[in-house]
Amino acid sequence: MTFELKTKIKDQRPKPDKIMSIANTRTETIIAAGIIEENDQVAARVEHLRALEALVGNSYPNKFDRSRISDQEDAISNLLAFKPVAEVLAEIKSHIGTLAEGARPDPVLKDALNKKLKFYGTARVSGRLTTTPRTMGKAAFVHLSDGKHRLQIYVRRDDVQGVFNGKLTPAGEPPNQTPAPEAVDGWELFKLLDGGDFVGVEGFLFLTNTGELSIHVEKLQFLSKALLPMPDKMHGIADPELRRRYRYADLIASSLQVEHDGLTTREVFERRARLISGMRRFLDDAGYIEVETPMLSPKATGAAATPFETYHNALDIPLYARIAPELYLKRLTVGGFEKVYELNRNFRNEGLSHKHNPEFTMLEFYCAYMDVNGMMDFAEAMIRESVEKATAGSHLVVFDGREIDFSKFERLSMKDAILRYGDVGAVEITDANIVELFEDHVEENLIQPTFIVDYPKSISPLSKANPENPQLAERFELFINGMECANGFSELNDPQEQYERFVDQQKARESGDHEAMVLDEDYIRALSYGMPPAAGIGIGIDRLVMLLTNRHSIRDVILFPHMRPLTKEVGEVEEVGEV
RNA sequence: GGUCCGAUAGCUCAGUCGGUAGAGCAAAUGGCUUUUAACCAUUGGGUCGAAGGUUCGAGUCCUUCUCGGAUCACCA
Repeated sequence: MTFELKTKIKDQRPKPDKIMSIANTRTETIIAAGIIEENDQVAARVEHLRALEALVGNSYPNKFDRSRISDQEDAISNLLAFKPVAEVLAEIKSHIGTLAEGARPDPVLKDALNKKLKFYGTARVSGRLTTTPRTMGKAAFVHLSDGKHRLQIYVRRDDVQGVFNGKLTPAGEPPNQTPAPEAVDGWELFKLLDGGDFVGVEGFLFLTNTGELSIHVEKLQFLSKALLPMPDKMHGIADPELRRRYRYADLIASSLQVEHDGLTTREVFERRARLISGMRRFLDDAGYIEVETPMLSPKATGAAATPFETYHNALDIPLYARIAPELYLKRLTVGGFEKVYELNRNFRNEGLSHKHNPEFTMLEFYCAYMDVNGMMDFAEAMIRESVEKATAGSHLVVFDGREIDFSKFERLSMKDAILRYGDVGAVEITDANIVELFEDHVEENLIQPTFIVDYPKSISPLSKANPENPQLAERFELFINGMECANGFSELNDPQEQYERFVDQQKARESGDHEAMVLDEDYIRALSYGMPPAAGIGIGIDRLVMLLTNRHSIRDVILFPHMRPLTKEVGEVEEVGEV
C-alpha cells in the first residue's frame, strides 16, 4: 500500500529518457534530473566545461603519467618528502623562521636554493585545484592538492603550453577526420579552470619571492571537472549535518586545512585507520588469527539488543543482521582456534544518539586458557600501544579539554566504585540495585580508563561465575570518559549451565524483557564438544576513536553515518497512506 | 518517544519595535607577469526550511509539519 503510493509519487519525477531529450549535453542532464542544483555557480562551470571541450577535446581523459621518484608514484606528498626537495624546504623554512612576520627571504639564498632545485629537473604532478586561481594579468598562482598536501603552481601566459586530450566523438556519429592539434593555448585552458578542477602539470620547481615551493608550469593538461563549487576555503562545510551527508565534500575541505575541534576530518579518519591497524598488528603479533563470521544469521544473539530483520527468499527463512559475533567466535575456540579475533560491524535496531549508530565497529577476540584478569592485562597493553600508534607516540589525549591518560588503567569493583564516586547516601547496596546505582551515579565519573569488575551474574548470561563469590560474574567493563568502551569476561564453557542461563533469559523475554538474550541451541551443541577455558572481550572501536579525535558524536568518526533521506517524499507518502 | 535550540544568496553570517532583503567570500566582466584568505573597478544573484493563521502589512508574532543539533529514557 505504502509501496504503491511511494512508486506513484516517484513516477511524478521526470523520467530519465524525458530528461535526456530536454537536455542538450550530458552535463545538463544531471541538472535537469535535479541531482545537482541549478545556479549561477554551476552554470558558469558548465559553460567552462563546454569551452574546455572545444579546446582540449576529451574533458575526462583516462590517465596522467606522473614523474617517479624512487619506487613510488609522484603524489605531491611524496614529492615534498623527496630528499633533495625536503632539504631545500628545510633550509628555506629555517631561514624564514628567523625573519620578521611578513618579511621576504634573502634573494641570494633563494636563488642558490633554486639552483639546487633545478637538479631535480622536470616534475610532473597532478591534483585538484584547491582554490580559484589568483590571476594577476598574465600570470597566476594556484594550489594543487593530492588530498593530503598542497603544492603551489605558477602559470605564466608566455610559458605555458596546453595539452590536447584527444578528440571527442559523440556516440552514434562518425569519427571526426580533421587532424588533432598537438598542443593548444595553455593560457586559454588555464583561464577556463575553476576551483576544484583536476589538472596535471609539467614544469620545474622553484621558490617564490616569499619562499614557497612552487612548480613553474610549462605544460598544462586538463584532467577532470568540478561542476559543483568547493567548500568554503576558510570554514569548509560548517553545518555538521552537511558534513556527514556530503562527507566527500567535507574531506575536500581537509586539504584546505580546515579544522574542527583541532583536527581536519581527514586526520580523524587517518587516526581511526592507524588505531585499527595498530590493533590488528598487536593481535597478529600475539598469534591471533583474524576470522569473519556471519553478518546475517538466523539467530540474533550473543548480546542484549534489538536486531534488524531481513528475509532470504531462496532459503525461505528470516535472517537477522548480527548484534554480536560472540557465539560464532567461541564456536571457533571449540574448533581449535585458541586465539581468534574479528574486527567488523555489528548492527542494532535501536535509538540513535551521540554514542549510538545503527551499525558500529567492534573488535572481539578470545584467548584459550586465559581468565578475566589475564584479559584485562592483555587488553590494557593492546589499547595503550594502539593508541600510541594512532596518535604518533602519545598515550595522552585531550578530550573536551580534559586529559585522558592511556598509560595506566585502574581496576575497581562495582561496589567500591559506588562507594567512591556514587553519592548515594544511606541507600544500602544490594544485588538488586547495584547496577542501577552504578549506572546512575558512577559511570559519568569514570573519566580515566577504568576496568569495573565484579558484575552481578544475573546480568551476565555468557560469563563464568566468580569462584570465590558465585553471585558475581568474572566480568569487566572498561569505562573512559564516562563511556563504556569494552566488555569482557571469563567465558562460560559449561554447556549445561549455559543452557540453564539461556532458559532464564528466555523466561525474562517471555515476561516482557524483549532484549533478553535469545537461546542458541547449536551453540549449546558446540559447547558440548568441549570448549577450553577462555577469556574474551569486545571493544567499541568508534567510541575509542571519538576519544582519540576529540569528537563528541559517533557520527563524526563514521565516514557515512545513517541520516534521514533529504527528500520529503517519504513523509508525504506516509500522510497519504494513513488517510 | 519527551524537552530545548536551529534553518535567510552557492558558502559564512547580519537583519533592531512587525514597515522596500543586507555584508563578506564565491560567480560574471575588465585591469594587473612572484601571489599568500592577493588587490582594484563594475554587474548579476533570494519561494527568508514547508504549509496555514493573526495583521493594512510577517524573515520577524502564533499553530502544525520537515530536517538537523543538544539533552533525557533504552542499548555498546
